[in-house]
Formats: sequence, structure tokens, C-alpha cells
Amino acid sequence: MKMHPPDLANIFRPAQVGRASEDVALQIEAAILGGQLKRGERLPSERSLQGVFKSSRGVIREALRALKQKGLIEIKKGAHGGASVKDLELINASEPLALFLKQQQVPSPYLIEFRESIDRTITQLATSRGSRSDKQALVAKTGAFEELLRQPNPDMKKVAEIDREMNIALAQMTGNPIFEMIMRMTQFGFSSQDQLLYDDPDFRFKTAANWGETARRIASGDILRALSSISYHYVLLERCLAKREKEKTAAAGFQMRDATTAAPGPTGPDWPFPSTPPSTDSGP
Amino acid sequence: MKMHPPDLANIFRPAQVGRASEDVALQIEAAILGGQLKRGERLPSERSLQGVFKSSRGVIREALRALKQKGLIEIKKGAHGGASVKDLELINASEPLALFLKQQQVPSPYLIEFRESIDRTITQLATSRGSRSDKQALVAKTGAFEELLRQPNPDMKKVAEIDREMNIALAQMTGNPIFEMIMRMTQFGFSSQDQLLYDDPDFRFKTAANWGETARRIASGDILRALSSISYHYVLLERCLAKREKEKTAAAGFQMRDATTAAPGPTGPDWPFPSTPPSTDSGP
DNA sequence: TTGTTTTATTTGGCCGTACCATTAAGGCGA
DNA sequence: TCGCCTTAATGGTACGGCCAAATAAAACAA
Repeated sequence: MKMHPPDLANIFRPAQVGRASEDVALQIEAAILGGQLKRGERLPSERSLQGVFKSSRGVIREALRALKQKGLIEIKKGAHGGASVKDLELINASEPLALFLKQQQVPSPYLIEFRESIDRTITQLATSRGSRSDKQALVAKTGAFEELLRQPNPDMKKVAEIDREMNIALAQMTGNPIFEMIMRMTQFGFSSQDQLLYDDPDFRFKTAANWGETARRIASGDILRALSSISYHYVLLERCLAKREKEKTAAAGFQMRDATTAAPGPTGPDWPFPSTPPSTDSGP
Repeated sequence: MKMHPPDLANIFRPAQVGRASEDVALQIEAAILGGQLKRGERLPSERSLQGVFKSSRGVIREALRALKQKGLIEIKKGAHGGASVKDLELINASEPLALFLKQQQVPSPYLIEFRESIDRTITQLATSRGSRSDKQALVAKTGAFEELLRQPNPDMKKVAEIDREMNIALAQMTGNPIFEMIMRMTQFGFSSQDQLLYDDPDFRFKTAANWGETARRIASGDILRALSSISYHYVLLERCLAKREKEKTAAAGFQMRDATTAAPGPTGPDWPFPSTPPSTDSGP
């Protein structure tokens, strides 16, 4: 009994409970997650699928569009084109989350605090678990990084890339892929404001030097001092933001009071978070 | 000059560069994120929109379907139905991420380690920043929780709910909404295996008692002891999983060696993570 | 006046056909 | 053999139509 690679007629039912397109999308998604459809495998054409699902082409198209939006499939035009199962990529998976943070307008001090806490955890784990060679590689990279920034007109694109690579390398050294995931999310998800640090000549060298010091302390296994270095990175970031803010208001005139260098600590804005607000009643 | 609430004709351009439906989706998304379309506001009907965008209804439908999938709009049928801008909800935003973790088959030890590290950070912040009333409320809640678990047949659904509430309350006490977000994500995103802890009578009471102790230590401001309590929660979880694994293999026969109580620490599985593997070359 | 039922209309959901643009594969000629 | 051309497959778009649901407005009853 020969069967075409994925025996779709036996996988999918022509059903159309509720919204047909949703049903179709769910069935295909289930087939992908369930392993019946493996990565790279190609789905039949839209016109074939309308036969399988006993639905119109519009329904199929809407379902495929939803799956594409989810990042589960990719769609190519032309002969032998069509939909094929894609490896989920973190950038697709974390995009909605970044969107969420954006719409909720989370103030950056919150993001920075979160990043710092994650960085500290990662540093601890990387220091105690990272292999000797990984640590040496990181130290070497910071050296090259400092070198690069010493040049008169450093390639800022390259700078950002190396900074990103170092962060991810650090996360990888924890041995736990979740931390790498979180780190990658912070890289392209919530806008990290590290770029400002490299744009400003006053902070550029300090930041690079701090990277080097951090790497060396990690390499030497000195957790406490490594943590201290990491925290100094965020001290620099705070100062940089404060300076920037001051310059901006100075240029804009003098409507604001000197409270412009607002503490980077959280300052409770209205945050329409879907949660039950902490009740104030006390117990027994 | 009267204009209907959102003067859509002036916001959207009939354009259709590249894939028309994507273009339409991007334009609407931009309008939402840009604030031209506010929460709750209703978009025109599909039939009107095809006029605005000078496209067929299918294109409009596909665009709206994509936005719905993104969680940006909701769609109702019937007269005066149509698409309306929705508040992004965390559960929608983190669903793709959960999907990602699922497809990548991240082993649970990684997830547990991540959760523990986050819990420790949250506990520190909550202890130092949480208001007195919040702390008291948490203590009260743990009391009620222990009470509930002392009953012969506790309502496990209720148990899970309270556990979840306590975790989120703790995260809220940090004052940083990102931590609340992460906590909620872990709740319905990555399957937390805490449920096992409550299913097993041997661990049920210990876990509840540990919650109480943790809350009291947080309330008293004793960060170090609070951290110790939090870690004990994960010690319990490890023991519970080990026991469970042992029972399972015992029941299944004796194919496995005694390495069943595998260290919860990461044990590098193949992890098709889209990243450059840590290079081993060392620098100068 | 108030509450209920009926009617009308709007609107998404679905179907089917047709046509175009793109793409890859196979055939054809130099 | 190499390169061009034809051809077929396939997604992208358009238009038109019908149905079911859901709401608002109108009609009606109390």
C-alpha cells in the first residue's frame, strides 16, 4: 500500500465545525505539532486542499494566512510552490510579545531593571558553569571589541552586532537554552537602549572597558566581582540616559523642573495590566 | 468639516505594494500602534474597506484574519459588528512563545531552573519593595491555602488557582510589571509542573507549609531566609519528580538503570536552537 | 408608557469562477 | 552541452453572489 508522503486524506477530516477557516487552521496546526507533518514538508496546493477539507479556496487561504502569521509555515509562489512547514523561529515567536510590551507602553526603567536582573542571573550561572575555552573566547572578544571602539569612526553596526553576540555567548554559557532565549528576546524584542551607550563618546570606552573587566572576572571565576561589573554596566546606562535627558530638556527650554533626571527606579505609571489589583485586606 | 470618528480615508492609502493583504494589515496595524485607532474603536465593514484600500474583499479579509491572529482586533458578526481594536492580552502575546518552546521540546529541567532563578529575583524585590499590606495579604492567603489543603478532598482546581494567584501577587509586589508578565507567562505558557506537587499527598502539605514560611519571611523582610524558602520549594519539586519517575520505571519493569533520578540539572539534549554554537577557538 | 415581538438591514462567512504574475521544469534548438 | 523558450503549476487578486447571524428599528400588545 503506497501512500504519498503525508497521507493527508487520512489526517484531515473535511469537517467544518464553527468557523471553517479556524477549524482548518487548527487541524493543520495540530498535524504539525503532532509530528504528522515534519519540518520542511510541503503541503498540497490550495486547490487540492479545498478538496481535502471540502471548503472553498478562500477558507483554505485564510487558514494558511493565519498559520503563516503564526510562523508555522512559509508560502512560496509559482510552480511547486505552496506552503511548507517551517521551523519556528524565536524572532517570530517573540514578536507578539514585543508588540504587547509596546502597546502597554512599559516604561523603559522597568525593562532596564528586568534586563539587569536577568544579566545578573546569567552571569552567575555562566561564571560557575561556562567552560574554560568559552570564557577565554569571551575575553578575547571583549579585547577585539575595545580595539574596535578605539578607532576614530567605529562601525556602529558592527559594534551593536558584537555587543549582541557577547550577550548571547554569555547566555549560552549558562548551559540553559531558556536564558539564551530570553536574551535573544531582549535583543530584538524590547528595545534595549544599549545603543545609546555606544553612541556617546563619553560612555563608549567605559562600557567597552567594563565588558572586558566583566569577562575577565567571569573567566577567573570571581562571581561577586563579576556581578559588580555587570551592575556597573547599568550604572553607566543610567548615567547616560540621565545626561541625554538633561541635554534634551536644556535644548527644549526650561519648562521642566530639575526632576528630569528621574530616578530610573519604577515610578508607578498607569499600567492597564489584566490582573486583579493587589487587595489591601489583611487576613485573620 | 465633519469627519467620522476615525477619518479612515485620510489614514489609509489605497496602496498595494507587494502582497496587498500584507500591506493592508501593516497599514491597519500601524494605525493601531500609532494611536490613530484607539482601543474599542470599530473599523468599517469589509465591504467599506475594499473601497478605502481599493482592493478585493478577499484581501481585506485575509488582512483582518492576520490581525485577529495577532490579537490586535476582534471580529463580530451581524449588524454593527465588524472588526474592533482590542487590548492586547498577555495570553495571546505569549502563546506563540509557548508554541515555540513546545516545538523545540525544551526539557523540563531547563524550565524549572529558569523558574527558580526568576522566583529568587522576584522574592528579593518583593521582600524589599512590597508594601506592608501586600505582605500581610500574602501571609493570610498562604494560611487559607494550608487550611484548604488540610481538607480530606481538596478542590484541586481551587488549589491550582490559589497557587497561581500567590505567585502573581508576589510578582506584583516587585512593582515591576515585567516580572508579573514573566510570571503569568510561566503560568500558562511553559507547563509548570507544580501541579504534581499538590497531587502527591506526601508533598502537598510540605509545599503548602513552605509557602507559608516563605510568606512570613518575606513579610519580616528577611531576604536571605526568604530565598532559602523559595529554593526549598524547588528541592521539593525535584524530589517529587524523582519519586514519580522512580515509580513509573518500577511499574514499567526494570529496563532503566538507577540513573532515573537524573540530576535536574541540564543534561545537554540536542537543541536545534537557531544560534551560532559556542565556538571553541580561544583568543590571544 | 412600557415591554415584547416582528421585521428590516447590516455584516461577516462561505462559495465559485475567472484572470494574472510568478516560478520551476521540461523541451527545443543552436 | 548550453542557453532560450514554452508550458504547466500555483499563489495572488478580483467580482459576484448567497446564507446565517446579530443588531436596530418598527410594530404591536399590555
